[in-house]
Amino acid sequence: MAGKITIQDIAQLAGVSKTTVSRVLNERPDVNPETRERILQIMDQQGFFPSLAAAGLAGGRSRLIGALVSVSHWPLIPEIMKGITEVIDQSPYELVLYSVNASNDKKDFSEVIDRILATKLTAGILAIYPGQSASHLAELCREGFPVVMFDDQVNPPEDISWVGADQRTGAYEATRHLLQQGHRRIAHIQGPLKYQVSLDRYNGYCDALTEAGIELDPELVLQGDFMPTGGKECTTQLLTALGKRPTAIFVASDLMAYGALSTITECGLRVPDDIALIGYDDIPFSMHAQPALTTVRQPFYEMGKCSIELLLRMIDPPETKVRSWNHKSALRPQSDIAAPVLPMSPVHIKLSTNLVVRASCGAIQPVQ
Amino acid sequence: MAGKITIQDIAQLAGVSKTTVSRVLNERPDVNPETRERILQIMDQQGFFPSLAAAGLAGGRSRLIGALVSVSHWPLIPEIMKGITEVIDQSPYELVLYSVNASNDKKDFSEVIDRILATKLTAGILAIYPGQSASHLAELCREGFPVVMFDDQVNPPEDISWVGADQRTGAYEATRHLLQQGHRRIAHIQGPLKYQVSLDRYNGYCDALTEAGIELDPELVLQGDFMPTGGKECTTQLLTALGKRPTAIFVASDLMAYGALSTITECGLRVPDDIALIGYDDIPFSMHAQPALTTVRQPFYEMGKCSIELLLRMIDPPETKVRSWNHKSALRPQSDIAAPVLPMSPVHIKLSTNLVVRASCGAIQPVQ
DNA sequence: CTGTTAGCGCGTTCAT
DNA sequence: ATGAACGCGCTAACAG
Repeated sequence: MAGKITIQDIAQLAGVSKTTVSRVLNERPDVNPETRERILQIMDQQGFFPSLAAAGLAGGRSRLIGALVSVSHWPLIPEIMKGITEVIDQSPYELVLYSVNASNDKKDFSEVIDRILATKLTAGILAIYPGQSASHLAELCREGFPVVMFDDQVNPPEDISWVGADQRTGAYEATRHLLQQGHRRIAHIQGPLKYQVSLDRYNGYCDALTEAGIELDPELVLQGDFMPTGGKECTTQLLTALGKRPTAIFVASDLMAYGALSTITECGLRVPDDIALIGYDDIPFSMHAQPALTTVRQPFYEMGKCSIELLLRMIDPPETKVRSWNHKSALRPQSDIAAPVLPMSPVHIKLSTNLVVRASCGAIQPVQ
Repeated sequence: MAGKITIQDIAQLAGVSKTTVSRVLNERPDVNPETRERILQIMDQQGFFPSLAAAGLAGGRSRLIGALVSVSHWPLIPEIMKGITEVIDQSPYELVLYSVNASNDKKDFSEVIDRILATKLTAGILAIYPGQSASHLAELCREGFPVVMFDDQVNPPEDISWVGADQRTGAYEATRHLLQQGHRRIAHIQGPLKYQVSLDRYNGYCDALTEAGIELDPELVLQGDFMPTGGKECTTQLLTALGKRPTAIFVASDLMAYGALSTITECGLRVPDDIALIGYDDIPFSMHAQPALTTVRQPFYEMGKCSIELLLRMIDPPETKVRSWNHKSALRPQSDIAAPVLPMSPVHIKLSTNLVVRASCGAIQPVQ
């Protein structure tokens, strides 16, 4: 409810100097317990919160985390955000949202990144599906700026931390499931090949085929765009291929699977009876599709949580927790180019996906 | 690319004082055009951006906008955000995202609001579906703090600005459409009655019925929770009601409509042949449902855009644009309680919805 | 038109 | 264990 009380005010009410108040604010151990209590009480009795802006300025750090999201991935964002905000809520940090237009994929992202850096607003960056900008981010990373990629770029700069999901295994399991249902002609609709995930999923598909001793039929592999429209187009192509229609399709995204579903239905065919379908992502809606979509679940919520936790750890290394203040001083004393403080070597976390079997793959009778 | 250059640096390179640099930064008219050009050039040649934190601190204002979103509305958020971020991108402001757990509906929201206020981090608040916290927000508003509600609370505090959609008309049109298809027994699955939108939509439904001279059958109106599960439950109830099954259902949210759809299908009935269905919202997925869902489109993107534009205008009144700097000074000179600067009377904007006719209502043959 | 002088609210040295 | 003084990067008064 309160408005704009400052450290100063608290200091007066408590009959101490602002320095002392500042100390309890920063949880310094060297404050008289009684004084601390008194100050603490006055603080929340007055509803006092320190100004993030001023604290950041003075302390040379910031309590803001920048989250970069490209609009083209919006359908996946809610779940991710849920994980992220949950962690942020428990921390002293706030989230600044930077949205990037997918249009000029490369340029836009970098531009925003530069701006973020230059305004020195945020203490770190969480880049959600940065795509082509990965290399730009890696550079930052090398300069010691905390960055975590939410993605699956397995080959790019190894010196950047990321959290992703095990795409290849996920795709493998999906395909194998289809194989186990007796399917032999299994098509695959890929995502754009410029994304590593598309490759990974394709490889998983191949793995399963190989394992089953089935030769890859190039005609059954089409490249889509991760969007419903692409799914429709590829499916149409698949269905009109004379004579040798697939009996199952492993689609590299739920969104494309929706497109496939409608195309199949419009052609008078039925899922899963005529064609079995498995998607990828398990976005919230997929369980409500008709028929419910079997899909590979990416643990978005967990990934979000994990990535932000990692970033927070990079920014505030846990440091042995005990009497650490004495050494904390000197924040880049007078060096011109910031001395890389990078306290952790890059961390790569790959969470596992798992197959969610529903009606669209034919393994389940539409019960319940 | 650059790192941490300051106004100071620019000033030196340009051979002027920081004050002058600051002036061009703030687009003051009183700077020598040549000097301005030179400085401008040096600035972006050095990739300089002023520190938001410092600028905010010094100027007594902030370049951050707080966006409050409750997690229970995530499915609708992406579209809204798209509109919001697009506007933000074109402005000197950044977006701080505050996520609120829906659990303690009331308490959580207010808590966050207080914190936002206290940290003085943001220049204004955009509250997306604040629900029960509306009154708390109104209070802020009265104190002169810029607030805009993204919502449809028609009855609550009139002194708070909001942008919403014309729910009643939307519902009316949907119901009328069903009526025009010849349906007489039209059920309605409502949202929770604690929300104004639920009432509005219900009223629209009644309007259409009344207009058609049909008496309202209370048994055909059920209260859901806006979620798929609620849709399923209500639909089940509707279908098992002996003897007098409705031939059409107007569902107050797409999410609930998905639940209805699956329940109907599971009962061996078909949409739209046995039961016609119309949803509400037109969330991105609805066009890909099977059958494609007829629904009332809420212009989320436009509403997002509109609401943030309104907020920005409240924060920076357009002021006649010409030579306004002279008077801009004195930001609450020495008053203790901030003198309400509130430059605009509350604005209420209601955008219109529109019926998107697809397959689920039976008006269109599954062509294309 | 431009430079000079003060702070904004806080963290962080030094002292004590 | 505590206080005084200085500065973070910038804007805002005041003089020239």
